[in-house]
Amino acid sequence: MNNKGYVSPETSERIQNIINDLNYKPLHSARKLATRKTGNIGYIIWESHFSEVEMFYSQIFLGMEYAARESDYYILLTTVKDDFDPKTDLPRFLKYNDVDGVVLAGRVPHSLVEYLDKQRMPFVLVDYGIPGKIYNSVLIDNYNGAFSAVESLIQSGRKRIAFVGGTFSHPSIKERFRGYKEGLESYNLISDGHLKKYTYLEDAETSREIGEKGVSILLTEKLLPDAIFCCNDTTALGALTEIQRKKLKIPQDIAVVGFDDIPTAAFNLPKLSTVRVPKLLLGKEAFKLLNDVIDNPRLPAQTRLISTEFIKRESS
Amino acid sequence: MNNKGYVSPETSERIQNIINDLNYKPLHSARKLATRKTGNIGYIIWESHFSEVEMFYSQIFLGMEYAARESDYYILLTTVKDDFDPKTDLPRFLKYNDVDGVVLAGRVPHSLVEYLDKQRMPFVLVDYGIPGKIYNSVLIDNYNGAFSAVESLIQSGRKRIAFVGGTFSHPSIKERFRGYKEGLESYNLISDGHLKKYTYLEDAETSREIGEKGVSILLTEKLLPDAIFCCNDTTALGALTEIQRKKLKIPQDIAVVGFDDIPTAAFNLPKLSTVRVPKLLLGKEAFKLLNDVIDNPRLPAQTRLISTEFIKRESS
DNA sequence: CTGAAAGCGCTTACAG
DNA sequence: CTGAAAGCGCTTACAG
Repeated sequence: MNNKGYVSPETSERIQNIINDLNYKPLHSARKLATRKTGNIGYIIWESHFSEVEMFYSQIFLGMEYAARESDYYILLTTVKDDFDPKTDLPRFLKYNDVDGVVLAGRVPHSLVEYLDKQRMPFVLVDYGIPGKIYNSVLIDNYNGAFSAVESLIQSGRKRIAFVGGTFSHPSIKERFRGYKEGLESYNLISDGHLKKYTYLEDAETSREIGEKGVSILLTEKLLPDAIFCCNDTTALGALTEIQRKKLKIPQDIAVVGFDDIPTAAFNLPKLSTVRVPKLLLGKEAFKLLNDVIDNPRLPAQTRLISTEFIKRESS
Repeated sequence: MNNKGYVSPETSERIQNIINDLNYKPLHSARKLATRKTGNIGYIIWESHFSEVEMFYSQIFLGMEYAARESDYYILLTTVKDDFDPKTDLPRFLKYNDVDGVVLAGRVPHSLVEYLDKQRMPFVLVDYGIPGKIYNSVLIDNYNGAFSAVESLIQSGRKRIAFVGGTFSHPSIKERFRGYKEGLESYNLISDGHLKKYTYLEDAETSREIGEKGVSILLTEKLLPDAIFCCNDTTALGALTEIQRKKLKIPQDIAVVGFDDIPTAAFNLPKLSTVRVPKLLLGKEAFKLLNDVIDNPRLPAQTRLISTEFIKRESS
């Protein structure tokens, strides 16, 4: 049954028939007890992320779940509090050793990551990294995504492209900013003081509010920006709202581009141009990488980069 | 350790100390093998529901997960295809008997429910029911929620209150419609032909599009409605968009009220008045009811009704 | 109240 | 290649 050892074809077939006739299913708990494996994988996200408007992290989960259907793993999804403390807030499946490995998606407490590392629990980070540390991770190609978004704006004639963003300490956001900046540079569209005038950065969690606030500040410039590249769709949606409130036309007066391609992007009025992040694929790759790590724990840490696609809609 | 049988206080304390000293954690797979329980609960939703813009069903999941933390259950989340067939598409945890019970949220394939019933697998339905069948379920008090929403509109002076809705075959939507209708009746605001003129019903899955379409049809009436009660927030957001597109003022010309209180409702422009459904509580109650059923499988099927709260915002 | 035996249903050496 | 034994770490009667 487990395709191990030497069995003659005849015996194999005989047994398979009996299995089918009896509709026999091995009992997982017995198998797990014998193999000392749990057959589970943990999926941990920050509580605020799961309660968010967007389905970003749920989609990553779904990608993992799809991949897990082919192997024999179950995914245990749990959230972790903002003020996580490994001493008291450890997810149950970690406390009771009920998982063979863990996927952490998005911003997660560093103390958790360190705990897993110390326990030698196999894990992979998705869409997050910790500065100065190299862990197994699946990342979005934020730099090229941002670069291509800015490039599209430039090619449609925009000259003064602004940037609005939150959680600037998040590595993904930093990379998007870098793509934005180098995109402008490579087209010589970044004069002295450009970044000072046309950039609104905050370190608070990204939100519509940040988009609204960012735009309202950018619109106090004498020379208004003619395009705004936002660090993600949520922020971009806030930006759109504020631009509309100020009676400016989108995209004629100001174009807006987001990042992520959350479902709302396509339903909004106007429809939001954005950089699509393949969320299901992120989940699938995370699952595959984690499996590789579980099978071979001494593998050196690796990073897999998932590329993005620019989606042009009404807002640009 | 399991608080069973007779143990002298001295022995109990001695053992507890040893447990603490050794940081002993029972191995779940061994326990499960011995007790013949899986320690897992399945959570099944329709694939389209999970990919939706709204977090409705994810929040119900989260409520269950919170409740599960106190007992020793893990929740296994999976989706089921639109054209589900029990012969080929059974979720793995059902196929391999890896759950002690199942929660099904929202609209689910009837063939799945029948399968579970036949297998005598304990299950509870959340926010769904099958006409003519009585199953264990946790339902939203849709009738009173709708009634109170309509009542609030009437009290703010609205006379011609319309209804826009999709998935009319869904029992929850039917109940919301009934609350709407009887609300109007009890204030004598429902003349002959009112429902014919001011009602737009479709049986397609609820969506922004249905809201937009419904409004565009309602606005062809000679006497425009002065309020629209939508079957849920998603539909209401579409309605808002279409009203704005027609250059009518919200709420001055037309008030709009939704149902559910999805996160977007509070962020939209204008902010959407709605009937709040306590999603976490739904999940928690579903978990509790399922536990009762697992402990006592011969319990007659029961329905637990969760009440709602009207939230007045800018759109009414 | 306490302690030891049997059994849950698998997998993994091991003897043949 | 095949078959039987031992063991995974619990729980549940059962003897005392």
